[in-house]
Amino acid sequence: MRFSIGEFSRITAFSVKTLRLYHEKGILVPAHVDPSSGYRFYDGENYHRARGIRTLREFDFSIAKIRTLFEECDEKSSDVLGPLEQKLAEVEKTIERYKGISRSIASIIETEKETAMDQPHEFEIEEKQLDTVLIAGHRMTGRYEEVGRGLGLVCRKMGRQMNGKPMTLYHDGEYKEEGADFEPCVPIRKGKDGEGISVRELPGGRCVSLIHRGPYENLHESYKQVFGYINEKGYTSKIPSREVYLKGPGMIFKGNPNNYLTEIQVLIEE
Amino acid sequence: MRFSIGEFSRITAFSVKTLRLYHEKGILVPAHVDPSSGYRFYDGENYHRARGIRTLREFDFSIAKIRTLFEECDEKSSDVLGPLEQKLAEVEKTIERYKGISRSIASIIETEKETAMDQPHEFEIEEKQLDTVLIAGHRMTGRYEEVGRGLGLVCRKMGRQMNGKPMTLYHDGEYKEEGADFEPCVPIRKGKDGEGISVRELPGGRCVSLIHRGPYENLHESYKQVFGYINEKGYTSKIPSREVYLKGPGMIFKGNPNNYLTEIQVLIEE
DNA sequence: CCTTGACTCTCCCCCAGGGGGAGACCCTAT
DNA sequence: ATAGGGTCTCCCCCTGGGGGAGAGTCAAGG
Repeated sequence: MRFSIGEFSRITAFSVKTLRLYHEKGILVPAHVDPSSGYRFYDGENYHRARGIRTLREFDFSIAKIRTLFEECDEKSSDVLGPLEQKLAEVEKTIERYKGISRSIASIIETEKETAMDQPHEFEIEEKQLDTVLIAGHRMTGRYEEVGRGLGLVCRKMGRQMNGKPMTLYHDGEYKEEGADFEPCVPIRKGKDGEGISVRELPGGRCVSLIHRGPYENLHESYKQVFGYINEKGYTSKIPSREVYLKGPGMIFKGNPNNYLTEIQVLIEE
Repeated sequence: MRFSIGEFSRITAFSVKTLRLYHEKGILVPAHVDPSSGYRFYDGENYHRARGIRTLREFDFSIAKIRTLFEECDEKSSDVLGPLEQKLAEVEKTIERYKGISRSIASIIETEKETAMDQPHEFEIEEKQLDTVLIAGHRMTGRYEEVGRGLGLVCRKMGRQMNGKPMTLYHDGEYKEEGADFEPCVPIRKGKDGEGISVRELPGGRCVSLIHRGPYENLHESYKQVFGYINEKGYTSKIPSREVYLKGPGMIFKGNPNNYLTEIQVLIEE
């Protein structure tokens, strides 16, 4: 019943480094230390202590906590239940935290996959019918670069009520460097006005649509195509026009702007 | 759109220390660093990056991983799904691990509570009827100190089949320093022989019982009382006698030996 | 113009829970 | 006596920051 540190390491499955650390920290003191050589020697009692420490470490107790636990326990009547119950509560909280993380990651993966699915390489102008949808919007005046901020605002406010891709309504009939009148918004299941958010039904109708691939700076090229088509067909466009962000910078990563997908929708008189 | 590090800290809820660390690690490089003063200045793009980093940190991504993620993502077509799915799997594994820990702690608390419940301060000799129980035992010959080891062996082998307090059967009719014949065992629900373990029914019957409080070295005092009582009553004792460990050193902590509770049971002829 | 107070800079040390390795002893077998 | 394996202490490294010292910077007020 007298083991060198190497043997004891094989017995307990603690590394020699770890055993020395535990000695230094005072939670696993060798039964005997040779005064001249400094060699550590462990005995059966050390073995039991080591098993206890392994269990407690698996329970995520810190070394310091383990020491106080053993100190309390060696001396007076042991109240080991208290710390154990406390640790149990901690562990439950940790589980809940990780469950939340799991849900968040899963939802991001899901939305990310959705956008990654349908990516044809060529897009053409098409006419289609849009349904009326309930939206929450935040109307603002300024420069187009502000769109992202407004969109973030709306999305954060609506949270899990979101029910479709975010988009922007452009209430101007023209392009404006500054003082543009636009409205970042998002389809929702339900919601209320408040804090700059307007909730209402956005009427549908017949529209001309074109999906634009690439950075937002080049959107005007696609707009040109859309309005060219409308004029050619003799249609009359309605205001507001819409940009639907099928695939944009995403929540975490900017992604490659060349892969951004934005659908331009312009409703026409019927 | 130009923030000093203090302002940016308030905006992003990262400490100044953390922001400097993220700069050094290359995951959040200020838009501008004054060359003469070394002051850091952040812009709107930095803000979005910071939000992404916060999300990823909440997902438990390491800083190094975050950097590679952003690097991959800034350059080529982003494969952010892969790492996210991998992280999701990690998180699920972590949840399972913590659930296991939770179960272990809960079971320890439960058994610990059971033993802590019924602790009268005075114990007296009593006669009672023992039922026949199925046990798994490991018969061995040697010194009494070996009991603990044998008990550990049996308990580990039977695991969740255990169905009562561990005990030892003493097959000798006398006290022996060495070469004692005893059998650490534990009641079980079911099980099979093997690896030195013998599974069988332990017959019950009328017995004389006394609960001993204190360290095992003093057990002989209680034995004296039990056999004195048996002789006084004119009973005839049967072999093996039993020691049931109601409260012993426990799985993790030794506890206070003065609180150990051991029930001595000696069956008598009827 | 100077001072003052608030900011910010770099640099160093600290934590947990070890890992890796250098250089020096120690122990036993041949 | 020597070789090889074990062991010792001491120091630096990792992650994700926190705390603080000492020096430099900035803007506002007197």
